[in-house]
Amino acid sequence: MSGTVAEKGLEQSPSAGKRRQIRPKAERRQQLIDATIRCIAQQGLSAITLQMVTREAGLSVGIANLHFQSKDNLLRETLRFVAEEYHGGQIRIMEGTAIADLGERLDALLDFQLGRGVTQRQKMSVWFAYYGEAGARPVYQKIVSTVDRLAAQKLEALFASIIAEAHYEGVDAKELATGYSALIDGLHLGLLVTPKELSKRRARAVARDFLRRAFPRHIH
Amino acid sequence: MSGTVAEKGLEQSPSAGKRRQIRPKAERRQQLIDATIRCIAQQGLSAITLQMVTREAGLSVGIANLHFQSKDNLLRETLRFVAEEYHGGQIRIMEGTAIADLGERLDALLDFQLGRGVTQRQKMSVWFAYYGEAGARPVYQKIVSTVDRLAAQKLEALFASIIAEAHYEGVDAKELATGYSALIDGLHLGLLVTPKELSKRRARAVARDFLRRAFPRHIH
DNA sequence: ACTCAGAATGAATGATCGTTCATTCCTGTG
DNA sequence: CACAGGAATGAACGATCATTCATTCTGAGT
Repeated sequence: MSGTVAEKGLEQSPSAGKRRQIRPKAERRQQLIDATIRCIAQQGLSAITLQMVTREAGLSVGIANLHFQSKDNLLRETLRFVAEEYHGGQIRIMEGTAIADLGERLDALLDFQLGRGVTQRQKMSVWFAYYGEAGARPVYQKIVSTVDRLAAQKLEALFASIIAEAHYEGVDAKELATGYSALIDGLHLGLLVTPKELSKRRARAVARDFLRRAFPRHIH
Repeated sequence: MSGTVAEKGLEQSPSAGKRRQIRPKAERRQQLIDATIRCIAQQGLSAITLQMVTREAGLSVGIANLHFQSKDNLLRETLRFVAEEYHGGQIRIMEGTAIADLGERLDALLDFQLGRGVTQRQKMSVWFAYYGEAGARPVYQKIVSTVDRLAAQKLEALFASIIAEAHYEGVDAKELATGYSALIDGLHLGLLVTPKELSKRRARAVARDFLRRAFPRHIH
């Protein structure tokens, strides 16, 4: 629900805390997923080990297999969590009625996609770590494309509404949505791989320009 | 020079070929790099093994360390090769004088970036496999950003020429170049992860639309 | 206060990996 | 033809990993 993922405050009291604690299954699962995310960002998906993850979570090695059956499954569930966090956030903005004005809603979407929450190195590292393996692991493709498809549909619908509202001509909602999604992905990649060349500020300006060229009467 | 990478024809005669052959160092290195690319595409960067790579190359295990000192170094050199193949191809088109008309040169660039050579699953898998690890491995970042910077400059210069030629107004070459590069990267990602949702044909159309909106008098 | 289901632990296991190096085998040179 | 330099091999080694499971410990229910 909250979705901060990073630090839950006191994962374990700093020094001592040797005492064994029993907690509900769901909480332990989330604890392990959060630790996995941090480890992937710091060490990479190819270097990750269960010893690493469980130590990061302040738990013993065996617990990973207890709650996730296997390392593979832990990685799958972690991807599922990250994918739903990102795409869920987008969808909530797009289908929410909190923001009536369509131009403002578009702005809110852009702010989310290139805002502080998403563009953390930690999050982007995880995201692309899985993309990198997607070519060799159909399971990852499936997990991502499931949520991805829904977000793409919502975006296309939003664009279609905007086009209808202002009678834009010569623009196709579907094609534009594909382009915008690809642009955002590419900007994330740039922020991750060449942060010196591409600042977050400029990434936002670039995305904004794309939208302005498409919808000049909505984005100023 | 040629750059097909995939199959060098007879890596080894199909069945037999037990006979030991001595070949120049440079040839063996390339043979191992090619095998590495194929293995990454098929199994992923996190699952790659020296035993896998050397078997794929039809050689013995020890040879990898003989020519590359370590597995890590082999992976680094492979990334360097792939990066220079891709970015080198772009740069050759952009700074070549073979195509005088700037609009046609832009078309040639797009054809290269989304054409058969680059959008093979094999190539894109390798590309994003390394991107995925870039967050955790500064070495990869450095290798990519070195060649990437040069390509970005050439693209910006090409855009600037086009803008000057046709007196486009209200467009910034640098910002546009950043956007176009990100768009291409994002389209590659889409082709890799959700090939069912995004065909190569449509990817080309989307990229073409971007350029047309920016340079309507050059792209038809 | 007592009990016990089951959550949590971590030493042990077997498999696999990267790396080494003594040995074998080409091939160009004299 | 004989030889030497060095390219290529692959068995062996030590390190590390995922997974198992006998054991310990916790805390809610009575």
